[in-house]
Amino acid sequence: MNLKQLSQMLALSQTTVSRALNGYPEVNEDTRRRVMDAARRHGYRPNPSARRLATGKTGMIGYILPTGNSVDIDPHFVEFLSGLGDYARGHGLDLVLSPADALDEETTYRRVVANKQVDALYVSSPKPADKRIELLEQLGLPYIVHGRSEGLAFDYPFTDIDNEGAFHEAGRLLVQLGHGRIALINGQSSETFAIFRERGLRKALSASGLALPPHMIQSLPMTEENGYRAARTLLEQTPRPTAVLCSSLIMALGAVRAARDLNIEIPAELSLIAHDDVFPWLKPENFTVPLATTRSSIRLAGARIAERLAARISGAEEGRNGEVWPVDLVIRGSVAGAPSKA
Amino acid sequence: MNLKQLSQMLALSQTTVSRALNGYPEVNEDTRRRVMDAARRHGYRPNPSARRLATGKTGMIGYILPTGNSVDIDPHFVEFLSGLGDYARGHGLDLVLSPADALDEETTYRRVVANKQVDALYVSSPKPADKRIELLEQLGLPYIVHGRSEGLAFDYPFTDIDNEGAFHEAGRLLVQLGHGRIALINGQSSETFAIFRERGLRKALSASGLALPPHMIQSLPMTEENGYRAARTLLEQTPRPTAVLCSSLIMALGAVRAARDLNIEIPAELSLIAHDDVFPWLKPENFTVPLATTRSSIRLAGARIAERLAARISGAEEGRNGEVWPVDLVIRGSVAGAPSKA
DNA sequence: GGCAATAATCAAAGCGCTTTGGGGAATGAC
DNA sequence: GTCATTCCCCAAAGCGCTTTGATTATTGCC
Repeated sequence: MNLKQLSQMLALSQTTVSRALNGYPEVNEDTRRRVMDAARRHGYRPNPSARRLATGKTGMIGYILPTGNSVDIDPHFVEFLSGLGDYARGHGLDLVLSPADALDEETTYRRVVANKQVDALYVSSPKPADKRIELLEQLGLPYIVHGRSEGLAFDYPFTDIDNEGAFHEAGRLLVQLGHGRIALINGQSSETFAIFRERGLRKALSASGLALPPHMIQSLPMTEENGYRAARTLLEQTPRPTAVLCSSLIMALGAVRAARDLNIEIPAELSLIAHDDVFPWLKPENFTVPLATTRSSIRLAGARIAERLAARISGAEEGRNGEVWPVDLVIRGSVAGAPSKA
Repeated sequence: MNLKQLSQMLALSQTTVSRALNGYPEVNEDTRRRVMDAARRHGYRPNPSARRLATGKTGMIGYILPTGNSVDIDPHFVEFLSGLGDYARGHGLDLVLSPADALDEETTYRRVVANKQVDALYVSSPKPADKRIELLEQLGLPYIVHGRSEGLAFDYPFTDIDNEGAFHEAGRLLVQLGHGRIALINGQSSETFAIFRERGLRKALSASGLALPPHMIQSLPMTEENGYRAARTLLEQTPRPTAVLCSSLIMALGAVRAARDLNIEIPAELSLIAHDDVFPWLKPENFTVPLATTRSSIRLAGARIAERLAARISGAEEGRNGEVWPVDLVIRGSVAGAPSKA
């Protein structure tokens, strides 16, 4: 059943039927009802490919997925997707993932935009002066950045969490508890979120006259194994840190394992706070020693970004406004006062 | 630059240009070269929306994503996606995720097919007599199932791993090592893979006259917390199991934690084998006691399924053939002989 | 009653491609 | 020299929608 058939059936022109269904004002309300009714009864659904060709609108939001043999998709992505998908479902949007060569995402961005394959895109894991944002700005497609970039000469729309504030708070707490040597197990320093977290911690420390020297920082891809390695590297120093901030729960798993291997007790000899993106399958309260965290649901962020994308598509949102969400600091058993200098 | 402009520029008809670019035989080779050349020079790219309307082909493969407030996307999905995306990229395919109400996926399946939104779909986490497979079969869209269903009255194309064989092997090993009480921490029993694993273990045990009674089985969603709970439930029995098979690495994290809480030593008092889907961010060899596993890369499965979908779209693959991949049994420090009856 | 404004409808022209059904020129067969 | 092929190429008809530009009734106003 297509528009032509439906309009013939109603003895109306395609124009009128189309307008009736799409809520245009220049159609009689009686007629509209009649049309809507017939459409429902015959299960008419406008062909999206045709509509797409005619309007250029796709009803899809896009994400450029970096791939490659040695490229790993962040497990956070799944949680983000849960939120995004949940919102998208309620608003008739689909999500298209366009795989790109991780070493040349630009080509894919250009293709997706040139082909009008989506109505809007979102960008994740932004780097400083992120080229993708520049590109999208120039190409003029609606987009939202999940996270922030730095060093761009223009503003851009983003939703981010207060990474700096989170680690500032966490660091300040540790300082207050008397910790003097606080280390950081961070994600890769090419990621803006990692830069912000380091900055937050550094500020908290310097506010009390403490430093965050390079040998107190480890920046690595966020795997359990790297968490372990980083923790060993940090904890095998003399004197070793008495507290560690960790950028992910998965790395924290490794850090805890390292502490155990080195017979360092948490929290008596080492305080540990990690950032928690809130996974359903791994919860900080269930660590052997319940893990204190800076917490922010990445799922909610996904839903929010879907919402903003939808708003931009419909024209309800414009401009280059960023929003920064506060992060909860959740104290649990893994933090304690600094050990006395035995 | 569209087809019309390009053909005018070449003083050829749209027909000929279109055919030249799409490799049809009824065009002079000289002409074809001339066309291809001009197309490249002017960066001509056929508009996919138009092509789609004309041909019905979308260049996309689809996945119906169950969503909902309390629905969690499996973290395995990300790894699967890595493989799928990597293949898809190389073959000009995009992936569209259509979010569906987890309680009514059928509507979304029907919509996606009726609207011809994708050229093929894949189905994951099949349940026994899975309705989705029936539906796709009836709707006639190319598809591949990742995993298997049981109790359908017809054959269907799938790619699965030998879950039964894997847990059969693992179980047999434990029996050979003298274990008499072997327990199972499984995924939800509504999932076919969980049924197959249980079956494999059961067969291995009954081959030696051993049983797998209900109180030796826990079937839960695969989270760390559930792994912990399941292990506690199992290990607090008297007499308790001397070996546990576990359906996921994430659950195994919880199982190890439970054993530690209960002061049960691995492998001296408890042998543990888990299934490993091969995550980059959590490796069994890095467990405090290196974890023996049944191993199969879910990423490779993703790539394979993309390959089969592409083959079905192009017509290179037909029929209802399933394929079952063998699973590696990797022995590590978490298994040992059964403890002597002290 | 005449004229302009308003409401409701329609025919037709896109959107940019693929594909059908020919058709003219060159080639080969007899 | 004629007829059937083969080779290339073209005009035009879709695909199924939206949107432009008119066109016909209807209403309001003086």
